[in-house]
Amino acid sequence: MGRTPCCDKTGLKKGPWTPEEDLKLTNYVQIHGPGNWRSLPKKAGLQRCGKSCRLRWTNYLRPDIKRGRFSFEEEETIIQLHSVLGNTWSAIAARLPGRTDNEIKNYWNTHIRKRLLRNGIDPVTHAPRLDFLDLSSILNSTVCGQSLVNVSNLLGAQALLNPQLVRLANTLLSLKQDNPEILLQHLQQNQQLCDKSQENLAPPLLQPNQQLQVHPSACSTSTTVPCTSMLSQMEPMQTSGEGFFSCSNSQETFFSKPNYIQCGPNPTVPLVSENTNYQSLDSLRSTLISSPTPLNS
DNA sequence: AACTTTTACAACCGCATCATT
DNA sequence: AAATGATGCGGTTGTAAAAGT
Repeated sequence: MGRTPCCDKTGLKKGPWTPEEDLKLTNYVQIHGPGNWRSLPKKAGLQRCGKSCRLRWTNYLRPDIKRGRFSFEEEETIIQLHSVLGNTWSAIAARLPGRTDNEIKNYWNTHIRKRLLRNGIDPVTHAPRLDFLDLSSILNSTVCGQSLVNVSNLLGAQALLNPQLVRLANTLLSLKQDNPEILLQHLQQNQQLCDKSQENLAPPLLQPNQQLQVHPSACSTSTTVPCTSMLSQMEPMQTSGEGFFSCSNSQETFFSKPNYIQCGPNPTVPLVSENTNYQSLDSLRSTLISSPTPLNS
């Protein structure tokens, strides 16, 4: 049987739109509205596929489109929404007024994705990459086999939960590459941090896909954000407001995700409780998808 | 200045889903 | 219920501009 093509492509123009074509499309849509894209090109006097017209209108010509660079807040929002919604760009775009799914998708692929990878974050899972954190062999070889610190402890389970340790790991990696002597000094200085982390040892690591439950009362003075948000602060850019997944004192549902980091007064102690109500990630995801209310409305 | 490589983004393509007949 | 058409979505490609050599 097969589907009929969306339009007869013979004689139709492809490629970049000219200002004249934009004008024709804009004029037509402003007068008649954007309905029936298949018949629109003929009526508007365009040698284009209806699909191409729709895309041009929704991604470029629509009057409510915000142009220009993404703000830091928008970028953080995209990262946080992506950690929940994945590559559902339209759902993400629905929460960023003036931005299109195509624009967000492009920005993700060209900017955000690369930045996350640079910071050792897997852009798909939003979790720290194991190859980034497993620096044990690298560092041990760098300090000529000396066992100044137990690097395995430093980069083990706590590293996933302790922002200080992740930051330290990042610094050490840079020093290892640029100045091994200072690295040695740095390792000695941070011995205390490693020891302290041992004392504040976190509960057993969450297994992949395991639910993490966050106690509301514990959130009164802190914020739960994806680790990607925290890591992005390593970049020489200004940080801004609180994360999207802020906790509050109310009895709202709370949720988190494996490998998320607790940023609070005592970041080495995760806020995990066993008897708290929580919302599964899937449930949250479906809620977000079904209610496209802009975040900043 | 010329050439090559990288980056950014607009546009295209095929598939999925929804609506209509 | 099935067939067909219209639209939406995400992945991918093409290409102009910028950066590097």
